[in-house]
Amino acid sequence: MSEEFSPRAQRLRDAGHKLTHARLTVLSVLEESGGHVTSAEVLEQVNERDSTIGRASVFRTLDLLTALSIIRPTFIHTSLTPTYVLLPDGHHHHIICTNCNRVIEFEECGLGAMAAELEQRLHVKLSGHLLEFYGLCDRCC
Amino acid sequence: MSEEFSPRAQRLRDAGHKLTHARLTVLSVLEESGGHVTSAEVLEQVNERDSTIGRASVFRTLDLLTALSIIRPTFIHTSLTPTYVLLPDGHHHHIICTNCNRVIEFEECGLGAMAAELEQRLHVKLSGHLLEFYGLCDRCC
DNA sequence: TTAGATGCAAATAGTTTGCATTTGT
DNA sequence: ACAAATGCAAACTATTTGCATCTAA
Repeated sequence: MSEEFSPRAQRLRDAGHKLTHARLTVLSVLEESGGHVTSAEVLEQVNERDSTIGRASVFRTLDLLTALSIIRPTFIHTSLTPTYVLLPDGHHHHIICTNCNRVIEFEECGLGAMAAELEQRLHVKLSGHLLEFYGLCDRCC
Repeated sequence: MSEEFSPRAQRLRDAGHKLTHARLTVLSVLEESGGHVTSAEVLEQVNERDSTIGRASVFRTLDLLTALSIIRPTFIHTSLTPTYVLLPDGHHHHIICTNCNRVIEFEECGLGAMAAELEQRLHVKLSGHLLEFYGLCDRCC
């Protein structure tokens, strides 16, 4: 019988990768994190759930998920480490406060039409996007 | 008499920072690079122009320019290093080919209206944005 | 069964720091 | 004049790699 796997896990398998314990653990950490996580945070959470999972596998999984466009590394303010965001439907949008670094998520971006226009005009095939606005949040205005 | 400095250099000074040789060199490398450069590329170019400028100053300048929103670290495929883009008019848009990593720039994004709507609805004050599309370029389709 | 994935530890980047010295204003 | 910024080199931290072993399909 087919087991219960998250849709993202299915995508992993559909792409021809094995659903290993290490990968499923990293994925569930990301899914339960609800937002922007650094590799250090992922490492810590993974280690908390199963300390036998090695660092290298976590990084390999992050790279794999990135290659499959399941997550996307993003830079928020500090250098040295990207934060990873899940790309729920192949896209992601947020506002980053340039003063306090708070991240404000928002829904719909109306970029579908723009994507369609670009695909036609530039002969490309788009599969996802990231939209970041920078400015001051309500608390910092 | 006031010397000739680029508008971005002015912004640096206006923010209370000294216009040192190291900073001006990094800035002009970025301005002449016309796009996405990694720290390694900046280091190399800077070293080519003046090998007495130290690595540390280059990194310190990249951090400073980022803090002032003059450049923005962005992620293009590889881990370990962000690429820096100038934020010409407070915004930047491009398409990144997920296969060959080519970067395709495009103009107008029609986000002005969206920004206005978000400002009103979320009580924020936006000053810039970054829009990245991911997909296959014409050569890789 | 077996290609693919893993964990480990060592190697490799990439970036930052401390401090004496120099420089922009 | 003097706070701010620099260059150097050493210290750090984050990520990657090689390889023998293990495991999902």
